[in-house]
Amino acid sequence: MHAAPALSPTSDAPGAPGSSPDGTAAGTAADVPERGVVDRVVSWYDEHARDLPWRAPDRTPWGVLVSEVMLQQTPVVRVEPAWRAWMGRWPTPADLAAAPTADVLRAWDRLGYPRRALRLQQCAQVVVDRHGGQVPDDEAALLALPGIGSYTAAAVRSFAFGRRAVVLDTNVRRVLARAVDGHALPAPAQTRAEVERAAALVPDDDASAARWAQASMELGALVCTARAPRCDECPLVSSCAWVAAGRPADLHAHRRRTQAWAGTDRQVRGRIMALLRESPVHVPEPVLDEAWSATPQRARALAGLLADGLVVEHQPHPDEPPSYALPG
DNA sequence: AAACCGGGGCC
DNA sequence: GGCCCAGGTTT
Repeated sequence: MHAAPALSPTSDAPGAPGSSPDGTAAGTAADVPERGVVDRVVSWYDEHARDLPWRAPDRTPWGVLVSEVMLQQTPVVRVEPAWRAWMGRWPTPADLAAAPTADVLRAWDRLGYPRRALRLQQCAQVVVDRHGGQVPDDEAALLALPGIGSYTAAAVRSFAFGRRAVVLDTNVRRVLARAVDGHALPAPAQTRAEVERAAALVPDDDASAARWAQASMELGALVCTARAPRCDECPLVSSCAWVAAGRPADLHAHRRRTQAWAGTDRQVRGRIMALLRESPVHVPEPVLDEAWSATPQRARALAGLLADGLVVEHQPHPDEPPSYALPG
């Protein structure tokens, strides 16, 4: 079908694992094809890593976990100030676990997908109750936490504990799709084969694996971007299969469908949540009705929020309309 | 496998 | 106005 990929895991002979950090820091060109993909990307990262607070030396595993949950579908630029405020207010799992849920949802503000905030607090409670207040470092225990899936579990293991993990997010998927497969973008759904291919590229030792995880994600975020990749700044350009093929268009373009937004239940939920976040007191139903004019959709959205535990209902008197508020 | 779940910024 | 963003959970 296709020619041998320009890059392959076997071209990445780990060489001397503990060799890099001392001497020459890749003086000029990071793009030396003779070096493995991993080495080139890690060297690039050493010079171009962003200075993000959840990467600071004084970071905690809990801080890393909080950042990863916030970063699920929310861009870094919007997460950074929210993370600083959040960690200043609730530095430990015990702090968050003890907070009123309404405060947590207000602090989440407009990061989106507020169920994440709810699950993050539940996660804090589980960490306190079942792990002595310490974030666990093994895969199964992390995956068992609310709101933590395969990506976030791997990211926490790698970024917080420096352990080997297959960290495969949208950035890494795109980097590998281009550099190895020669595709403009990865397939819409992650496949098992894709995970195994990514796993084969991860260095064997913990420290190198953790650096590769950080570096490959950063390359995807800063250089190998979805929209306008900066191939002239890429340490892999000389061996990139996608560049070699002339940067062909996306194979799956016809299958991608962007989520509708205007007029959806999600927009109505967002308006209701915004209204309740801003109200210090319970909101009577007639006031809540201002969030959306179409009654059936408004009712459906509210029912969903109640079912999710993001909103609670109060009805002091049976002959009066109920009122609504954030929980706790 | 597909649907559902926010919100903002950039092209 | 379309597209993208350090995904997870549910059906």
